[in-house]
Amino acid sequence: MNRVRVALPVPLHQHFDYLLPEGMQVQVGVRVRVPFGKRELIGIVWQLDPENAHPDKLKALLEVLDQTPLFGNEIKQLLSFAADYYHHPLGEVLVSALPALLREGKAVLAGHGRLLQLTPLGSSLKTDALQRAPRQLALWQRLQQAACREDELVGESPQIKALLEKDLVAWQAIEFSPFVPQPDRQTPLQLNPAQALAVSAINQSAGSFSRFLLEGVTGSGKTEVYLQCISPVLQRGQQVLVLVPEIGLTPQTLARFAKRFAVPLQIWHSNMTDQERLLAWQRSQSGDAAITIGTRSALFLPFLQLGLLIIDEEHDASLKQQEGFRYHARDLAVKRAALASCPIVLGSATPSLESLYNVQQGKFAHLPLPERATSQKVPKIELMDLKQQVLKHGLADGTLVQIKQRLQRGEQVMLFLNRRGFAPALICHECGWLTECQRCAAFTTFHKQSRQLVCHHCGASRPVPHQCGHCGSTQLAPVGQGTEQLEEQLQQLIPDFPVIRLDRDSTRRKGSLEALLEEINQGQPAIIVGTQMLAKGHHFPKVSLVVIVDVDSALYSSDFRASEQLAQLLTQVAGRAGRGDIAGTVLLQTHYPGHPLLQDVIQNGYSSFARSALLERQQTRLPPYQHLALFRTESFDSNDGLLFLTGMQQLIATECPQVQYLGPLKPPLERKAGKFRWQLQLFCRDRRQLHLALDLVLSQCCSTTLSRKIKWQLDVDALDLN
DNA sequence: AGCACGCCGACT
DNA sequence: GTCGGCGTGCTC
Repeated sequence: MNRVRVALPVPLHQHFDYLLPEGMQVQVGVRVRVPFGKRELIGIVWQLDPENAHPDKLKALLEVLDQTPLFGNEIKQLLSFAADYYHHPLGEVLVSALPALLREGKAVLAGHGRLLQLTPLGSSLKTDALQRAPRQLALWQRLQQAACREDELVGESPQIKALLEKDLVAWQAIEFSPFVPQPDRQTPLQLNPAQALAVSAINQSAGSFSRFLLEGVTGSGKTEVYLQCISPVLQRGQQVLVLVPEIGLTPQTLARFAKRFAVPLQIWHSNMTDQERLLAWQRSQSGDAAITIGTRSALFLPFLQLGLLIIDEEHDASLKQQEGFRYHARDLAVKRAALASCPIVLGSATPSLESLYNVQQGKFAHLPLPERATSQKVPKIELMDLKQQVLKHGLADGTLVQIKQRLQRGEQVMLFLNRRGFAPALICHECGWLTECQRCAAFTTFHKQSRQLVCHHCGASRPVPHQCGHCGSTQLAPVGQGTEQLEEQLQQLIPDFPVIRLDRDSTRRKGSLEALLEEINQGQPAIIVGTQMLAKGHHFPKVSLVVIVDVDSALYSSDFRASEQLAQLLTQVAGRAGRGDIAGTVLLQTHYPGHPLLQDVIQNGYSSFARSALLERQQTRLPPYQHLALFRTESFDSNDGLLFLTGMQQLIATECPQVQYLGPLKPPLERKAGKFRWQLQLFCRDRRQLHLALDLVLSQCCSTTLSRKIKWQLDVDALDLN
């Protein structure tokens, strides 16, 4: 063997081969330092003795950085598959999968962690020392009980540093090793028949690849099913990965799992430091971390022995990466489970149409949990017909009456409005001119508090002008309504109760989200106004009325997934309204109370809606009935993008008769941050045909000179057509 | 993506 | 006379 193929962190759709110098030993999966043009890079050995090695003279490897591979065949195959499927350069896929410190060449201390313990000086310290540093004192007291593993000290680095400097504590290296199974801390809850059926179905398939869709409304006891499926996996000494959509959900999920199981747990998300990520990566690899709860990129952790994969809230769009390597963690997770020969459970109260389709196709076993496990009342969804009503700040009289009623009964009320800021634009009262973003084809949102006009697409902001940019009039007035305005107006209409606003603006400062949630959970009657943020994961037991202020914009959206997302939102918030003994109500304000979608969800529930929505997707030939890939371009000269995509379109038209295309088209936002955008939509019933077409198009687009003037990207299984 | 080379405009 | 703008080419 004298040649090796190396995956390099460059955005190129190519392989790179190198000569292996005499006496140098490599295996697939080890890191190597290589010369690349005029620079040096760190790559991963991907293949030994490639058959079709590059014919020209090869350069030689400079250095081998690892004794043992960073990951085994399972991860290697997963990454190869992902690079092929998403038509993304392998080197960049690799970048998503490796902690930054490893990419930069930092040594992996094979299976080593660190233990923090008191030094002799630290042990003999008097209790009244450190009085002026309460957090250091607390850590010192903790270490007096027992030495602490590094992973148990997340977030305490300032205190650790201070104690290290005083020579009171010291690190000691310890070996990470596969966790030792422990009896569960709590006895499992009694299951209802549907839960019991689900648990036994999943547990029976242990050790082999099998797919389940666990469909259970909020309160149906989904988590207890997870826990009882996890328990036997841990008893066998295998690891469990739980993917959750948002960072915000990881700590609370972790707490629930830690109560039940006495084995090492860890979390994984994008807000961790490089050090923390390296540690988590090593704990996965060594088999130390029994349960990992993480966001989408946790999927690439190199577990020693994965025994079960759970995707919670599998319908959630944040499982799909929206830039660069645009993978869908749910779909890749299925591949990973196949490679690991273990069961995978997708859980949701409102499954995606894709997953329901997979159930229809027989690929997934359906495990419905129809009942509420607790005695809690089923919430009502009611319609508020807005037609011919006098609206007060976008709210019908009937809505206001209900809000006041609930407040007077000492309950909380929540209003959803998916538009932050005060108003979507300012209008000139004299000539009709609207405030626009300079760099985007969009209006700028008026933020009253900060007195700024902000573009929600590019982030640019500028002070509110005093005069109309067209006629010079000073008569500028807000048009439309955002959360900031709704908050202000509700406070005027209902001055006796506090209004709490929860959106990206009110939670920008670190800790402010926690503070607002804390205020809400005090349970005093209050009005909560917020965006989509409110719908995700947080539980508000005192909220008995949820008002969706503007349903209509989702009913008549150009986005083909808008109705699915609306139905999911309604069902999710209905599940969260009125926990405990208070009966919950969801109130939908609409001009179209007879709309079939609304009627279907309200009368027959989400499953019924999903059935008709799938039928509609079939008739309109949209996913999941057709596979979709989207080519997007951005360029300073609009013509460049158009020309580029026209070339692609012609290639498809002549070479790939089975692939249907639409475009080049202007996306809904045709100019963003000064760049003009175009898209080409590709559809095909047969996924293999579509992927052949993408291979062809891709080989073409790398060779055209236009491709460097413009920015282009390919989005396989795009979630939206924006 | 980086990093070179290369060819034209305003500066110490 | 050079410093530096970004067009174009290449990376095993």
